[in-house]
Amino acid sequence: MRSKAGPGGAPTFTKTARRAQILACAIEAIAETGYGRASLAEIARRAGVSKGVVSYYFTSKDELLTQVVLDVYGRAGAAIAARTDTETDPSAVLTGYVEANLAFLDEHPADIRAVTEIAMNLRTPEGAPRFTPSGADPVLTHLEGLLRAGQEAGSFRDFDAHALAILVRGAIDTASGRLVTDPDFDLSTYTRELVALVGLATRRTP
Amino acid sequence: MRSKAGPGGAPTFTKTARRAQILACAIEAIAETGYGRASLAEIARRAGVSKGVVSYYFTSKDELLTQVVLDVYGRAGAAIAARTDTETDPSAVLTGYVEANLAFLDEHPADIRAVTEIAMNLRTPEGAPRFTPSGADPVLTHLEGLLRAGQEAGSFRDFDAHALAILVRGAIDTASGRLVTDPDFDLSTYTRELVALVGLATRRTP
Amino acid sequence: MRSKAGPGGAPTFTKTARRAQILACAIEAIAETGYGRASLAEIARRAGVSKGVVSYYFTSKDELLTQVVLDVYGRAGAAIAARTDTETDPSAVLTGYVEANLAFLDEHPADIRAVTEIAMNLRTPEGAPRFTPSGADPVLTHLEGLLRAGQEAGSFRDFDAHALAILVRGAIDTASGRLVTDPDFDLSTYTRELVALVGLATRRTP
Amino acid sequence: MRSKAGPGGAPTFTKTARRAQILACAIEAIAETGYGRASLAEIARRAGVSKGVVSYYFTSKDELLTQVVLDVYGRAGAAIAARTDTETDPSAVLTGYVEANLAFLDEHPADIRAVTEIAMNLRTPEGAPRFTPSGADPVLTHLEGLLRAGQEAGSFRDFDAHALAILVRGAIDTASGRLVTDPDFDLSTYTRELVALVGLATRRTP
DNA sequence: CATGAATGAGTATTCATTCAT
DNA sequence: TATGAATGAATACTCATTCAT
Repeated sequence: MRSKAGPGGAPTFTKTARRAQILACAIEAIAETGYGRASLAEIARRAGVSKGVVSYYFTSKDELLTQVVLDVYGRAGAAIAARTDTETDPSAVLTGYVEANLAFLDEHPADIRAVTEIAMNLRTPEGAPRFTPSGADPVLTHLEGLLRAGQEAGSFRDFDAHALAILVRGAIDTASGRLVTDPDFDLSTYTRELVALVGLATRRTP
Repeated sequence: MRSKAGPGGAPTFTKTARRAQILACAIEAIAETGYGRASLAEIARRAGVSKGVVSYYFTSKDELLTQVVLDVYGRAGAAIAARTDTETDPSAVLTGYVEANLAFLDEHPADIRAVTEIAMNLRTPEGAPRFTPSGADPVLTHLEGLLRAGQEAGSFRDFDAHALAILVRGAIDTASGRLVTDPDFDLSTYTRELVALVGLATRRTP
Repeated sequence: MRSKAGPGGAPTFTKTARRAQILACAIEAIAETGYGRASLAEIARRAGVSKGVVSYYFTSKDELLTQVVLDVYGRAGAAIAARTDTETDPSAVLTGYVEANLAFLDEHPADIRAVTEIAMNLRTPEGAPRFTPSGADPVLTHLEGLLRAGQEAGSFRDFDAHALAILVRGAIDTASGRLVTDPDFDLSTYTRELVALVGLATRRTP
Repeated sequence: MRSKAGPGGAPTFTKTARRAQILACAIEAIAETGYGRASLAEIARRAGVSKGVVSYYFTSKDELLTQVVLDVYGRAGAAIAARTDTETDPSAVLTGYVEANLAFLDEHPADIRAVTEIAMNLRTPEGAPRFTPSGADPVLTHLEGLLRAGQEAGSFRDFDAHALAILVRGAIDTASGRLVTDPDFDLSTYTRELVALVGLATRRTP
């Protein structure tokens, strides 16, 4: 018997499905009730299983929440890559990046909400934030790279890539909150304005 | 009839000072340890008083956190108004608004962090968010008003004021997180880029 | 949907036994230490379990205490019914009622004490008493019905049934307190006197 | 300075008045909100003074509640004595006793309610009840004495005086609860029935 | 694999009491 | 005398985690 270590060995289909189901319910719980109220009991209830099952598939709540973040990041990254990989022109890549990001928010608002809450609240046992949007933040670094690539290709004007990357990420991230709470928020208009603005910001002035 | 608990009647100097001290410690605790770990015990510990004192000055944790938000909003609004009230030209008002906002972030990053966390986490007993950045969000409405005023004065081009207001707010709000966690973040550069971008976004194309 | 906390679904034997055990310990604690000192910690201590167990089987202290009242009322009512259902003559029914009541007090003094304390102290969150011996008090209404039935059958004289019911209940209820605290109190003598008095009070004067 | 010992020396008029006022407010608070909610803060609030004042005039809450009981007992005893001292015939004394008791309940329901709650809840630091209606209960002993006096004078029949005293006290005490909570309760009818019953219970059968 | 009973640390809150002013 | 600020213990309740079945 090897029950001590939880689901080890090669991941079976059932195992993977259970994990995915629990991750989905955790996202739903956090998005709907907030970080503080998303207890393991609440997550288990939404999954229709007992608390023990959650503990069985994830060694701790910390690990569960970490997996939520990695899961969402992975799916978001894939969706964005699928959109930008087909483009070569720096401007088109950038437009694709913004559009793919906002489209992902539109299609997965709960995922974004959950990740945001986890990033703000999850801490190490010592109290330090586990997910810090630091200088090494891969999401930001990626966008910054796109901007620099455009500059190096001579397509973009001279601006501070780090600052503009932060600015654009902020404009993207804020949209997720709006989508959930602001009934007057129109994502297509917002996307159009942001794309236009990014165009103005990067375009070489004639 | 006197108030049941806590300091009633005319606020004395001591009373006001204690409340301010506790508010400051609550902000510090939330900014440093996150919403979930900012217990009344932690706040009291930072203030160097017993838990009872916090309960004595604030009838509940809910009230304490609400006061934190009102306090920070009040101070931020005053700082921004002091900067924008001296300007008349729409472009100058807008630039002043952005600069005053970012300056406030620079000078009070913990306040912003605390307010953001409270807004995301504080709930009514029924589970609904207490501070929702809804369509009626006064902060956003104010900025939207500045943009519309510039359009009506003929100084700004034709854009979606609601969308641009959200975009600029997002660009401002994201800076607070960066300030705390990103060592490479240079606020003056960021301010310059954001001001430039807002200029490009609102300027009538020649 | 499963219940959020505590044992849901079909009550198993273990589950029922634990609940019964905790109810018994709650009764014991209230009867011995009084309502004010009967904390969940004290009840758990007497049950030999941790505080969490009590919260696991009863969603709140309010529910636990309510169950205590319903439990005791149920058992007392059953005991009394078992004694009175075999009688048909109004006088014999009434005598049986009094005797069964006092016998229950004799056998379960702690239950009565606990119920009395809960009835006097348990309040709704708004401050109103949860168990009020109002005009609609089923215990009293039952006795009043027995008295009226005897009058309508022509066995009893003309008296105020409501007033006499209250009087007899008062005489019964006071005995429980005496049983616990008065070493000179002899229940069999008391029963004899009360039965005699009820006889005198209801008998048609010749 | 002798502030350590509270109000010592000869009781001035002011002191006596303050104590009486606080006692009255304590009674009011307990009667209206119940024992558990009658905090010193609540009592002080009703008296329009600060908590410190209550602590100044009564060394502890325990002492305050004890004084409430003694105060009410004293006033009730005086009212009953005033009524029974004018009678000499045992039957008339007994009738006067019952009537004076019920009249006091009618005129001072809050006092009775408060005393009842205190008697049930107030404990010594060791957990033992402070006011126990024991065999030596002076109130009961007094009534028992009246009954025995009637028997020794040959006016009353042969009954168990202790048991009947308990029974009558129970019938009296239950009326206070009814007065407060039962809108259908008619005290004059109840008094008539109880007096009649006591007559039947003590009368020598012809 | 799955359950759910049990634990124990942690939460906000209330309150009698003390004490400097 | 009187105030009210401060304390610290006690309360009910929540929840991540463990474990026998």
